[in-house]
Amino acid sequence: MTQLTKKSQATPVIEAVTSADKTFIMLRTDIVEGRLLAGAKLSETELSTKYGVSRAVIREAISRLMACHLVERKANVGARVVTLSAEGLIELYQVRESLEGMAARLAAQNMTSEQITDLQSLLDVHAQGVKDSQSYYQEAGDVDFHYRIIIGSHNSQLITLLTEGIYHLVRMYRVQLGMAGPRVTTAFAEHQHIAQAIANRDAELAEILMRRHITYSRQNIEHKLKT
Amino acid sequence: MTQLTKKSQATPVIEAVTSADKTFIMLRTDIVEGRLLAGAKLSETELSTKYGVSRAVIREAISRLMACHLVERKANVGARVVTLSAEGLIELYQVRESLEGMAARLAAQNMTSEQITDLQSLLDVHAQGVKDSQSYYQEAGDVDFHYRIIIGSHNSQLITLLTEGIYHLVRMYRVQLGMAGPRVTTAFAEHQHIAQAIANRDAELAEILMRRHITYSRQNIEHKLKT
DNA sequence: TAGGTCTATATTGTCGACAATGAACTTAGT
DNA sequence: ACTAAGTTCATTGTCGACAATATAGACCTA
Repeated sequence: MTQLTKKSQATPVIEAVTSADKTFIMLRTDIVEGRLLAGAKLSETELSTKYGVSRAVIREAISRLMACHLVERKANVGARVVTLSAEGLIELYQVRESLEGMAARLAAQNMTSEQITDLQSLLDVHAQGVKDSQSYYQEAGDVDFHYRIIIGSHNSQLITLLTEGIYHLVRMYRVQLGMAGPRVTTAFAEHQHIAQAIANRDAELAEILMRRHITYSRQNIEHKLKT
Repeated sequence: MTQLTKKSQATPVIEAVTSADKTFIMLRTDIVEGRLLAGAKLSETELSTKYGVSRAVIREAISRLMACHLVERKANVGARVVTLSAEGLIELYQVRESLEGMAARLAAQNMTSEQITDLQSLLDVHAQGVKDSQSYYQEAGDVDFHYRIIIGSHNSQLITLLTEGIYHLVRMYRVQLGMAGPRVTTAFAEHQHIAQAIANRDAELAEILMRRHITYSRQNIEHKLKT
């Protein structure tokens, strides 16, 4: 399978062997995509009948959702989908700016030439999507682009932190606060500039451009939240 | 209770209401302080007899340890204390540099004058400890200093990420790889400079100094690892 | 003897039941 | 009528038992 034909993959496939794995992924998807709204109660008995598994499995899944900071639990009271706030989203984007800026810098240093080629061909595909104004694909493509740079950092601590912690939170916030994906028109051009900096192995520029890219997204969100 | 008499507190006190809470904290302490070494198997049945609780409680505790990235679990195989590598520690310090640099910058912007006063009086106490060369206190003091700046950032996402994720990992790495606390002689002076920058509300300088401070620590560790 | 298969055993994953805690409702008193 | 204490009920926390899986060893074969 050549790299060029490899399917674009925003969320990495993690094999779910146990039923707790499957339940966790189902619940996470429901939360991230907005079928379970902010503050929604996660009743263990209710979920156990809904998914046809025991409460132990549900508790296991909820534990992992807490690890991703997607739900919060109070002792002897229960678990609820984490409650959003405009403030929290801003704070999250501040953290993203720092971490993904670092990821871009490391990616410029550590990505293999193969990974860089892949990244550029991914952008070629996205160019089509932008032209046809397929906004959903643009959304997925945005996640995918950032995901590849994170992986390209080759820093496993950073990769873990972002892919299984922060990214699901960002997606949930975006859906729940009604952000319709990234700024469609300008974001793609910014992606291209970042990719170019990485291809040139210009670590400093890659970091600056990535930070700016995320700052723009944050400002866009702040603007929308005011209205 | 005045701020000046408030006890220096490196690890925040979290009330443990359930036995899973208590077991989690005990296990975490055992791991962080090196009583459970890297790669050690966490047998559920064994731990349940040792702590006198059911396996469900142990599993709950292990789940939370996984959330802190202190243990890893393979399905149908079991949980082990996370295995260290020099590489992993370097990567962790890279992430720290980015996040704590950000924390210092935000702290310079957002700390209350009361918090700043506290920080400075904390350093006064540490000055005594350094003079008496109480290296253990220096170790705890280092953690405490960084902890206060993290809290001072007033960014809850960042606070959560660092205090209940990365910091326990850092402490575990330090103990297991035989790092005897931070560089005792120079680290204290660096703390003072950072605190001064924060007191001056000089965000940019605070970030630079903090990043440099952590870089020094990392280089010190790299040096020790070579020998 | 090396390699592979099969079985035995120990460990984890899952389940249903019971105990303990928190929240809502009822009731008594002023 | 409003407050406060007591009671009831639903939900979570904990437990021991059973099912499913992986590892280790014995056994067989070439």
